[in-house]
Amino acid sequence: MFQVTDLQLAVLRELWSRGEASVADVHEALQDERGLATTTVATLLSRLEKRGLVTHRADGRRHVYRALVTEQEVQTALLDSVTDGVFGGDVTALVSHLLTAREVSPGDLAAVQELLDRMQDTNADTETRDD
Amino acid sequence: MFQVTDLQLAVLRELWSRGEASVADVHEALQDERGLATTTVATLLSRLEKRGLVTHRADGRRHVYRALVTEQEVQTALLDSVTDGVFGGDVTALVSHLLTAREVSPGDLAAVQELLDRMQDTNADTETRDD
DNA sequence: GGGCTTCAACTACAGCCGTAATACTACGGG
DNA sequence: CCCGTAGTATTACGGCTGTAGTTGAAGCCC
Repeated sequence: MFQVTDLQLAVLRELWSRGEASVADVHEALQDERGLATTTVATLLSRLEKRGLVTHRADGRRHVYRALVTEQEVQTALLDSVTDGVFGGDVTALVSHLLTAREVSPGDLAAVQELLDRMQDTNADTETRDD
Repeated sequence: MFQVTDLQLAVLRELWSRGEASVADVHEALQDERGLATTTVATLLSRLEKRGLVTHRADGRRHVYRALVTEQEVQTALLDSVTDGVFGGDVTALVSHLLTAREVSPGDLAAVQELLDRMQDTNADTETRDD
């Protein structure tokens, strides 16, 4: 449902970062990396709208688009699909793969550690006073 | 390149777990969850072969397929695409999302913690005697 | 008001995917 | 030697995607 392709994602990112954007806005933003025609961008937005992922309001003759799905929702959808699809739902395996296959800076490690500390605290809390 | 769909993944998983498998094998394995025709499975395997993801040897008249990509490679490809595509390459953000959005058992947390410990040890090593 | 400009809507087309029917072929049994 | 059977190869088709041209309409400049 929230499964989106690379290109669709690029468009959505633009909407997320701007809040609202006209076809021309998105076109210009993607110009460098993609070099698409304006009509192509318009087509993409239309299709995303048909799928219910974005919507638009009219500003004079211009269409100003806005995402209907949040970045979090798409993150969750894609991440879940990878977790379940190729890691058999094993979160640990995924993290392990992630931390070993990519070069992870010590800073990253520290950040994850800190995150983990916070979660363990929360967990301990709920377990101590389990009401 | 290693971007694969859900269904293709199901087929690959079968090959990974069996090492080798005939069309009939894969067909039967997927029968329950998918209920595909045998020819459909054959088509899928042919297409995967055209893409270079699998290959086959002839066993009499039977084709016995074997994956040419490892599970790790596909894991890496999909995970990277999610990491870069929707988390801006931020590993920490991804892990954070993963650990908060999904229900993670204390066991999982512990496992990740342990993994992290090992990595930090390794890191400390290389940093201490940096030759 | 008529032409130029700017938008969006419609149309197009190739490629891949899911799905499968049909066609072809080799092999084993009688 | 012929037939059924088991298996592959070929063909089909609708849907989605990437990509964009063409058409149509609204507005602006003289």
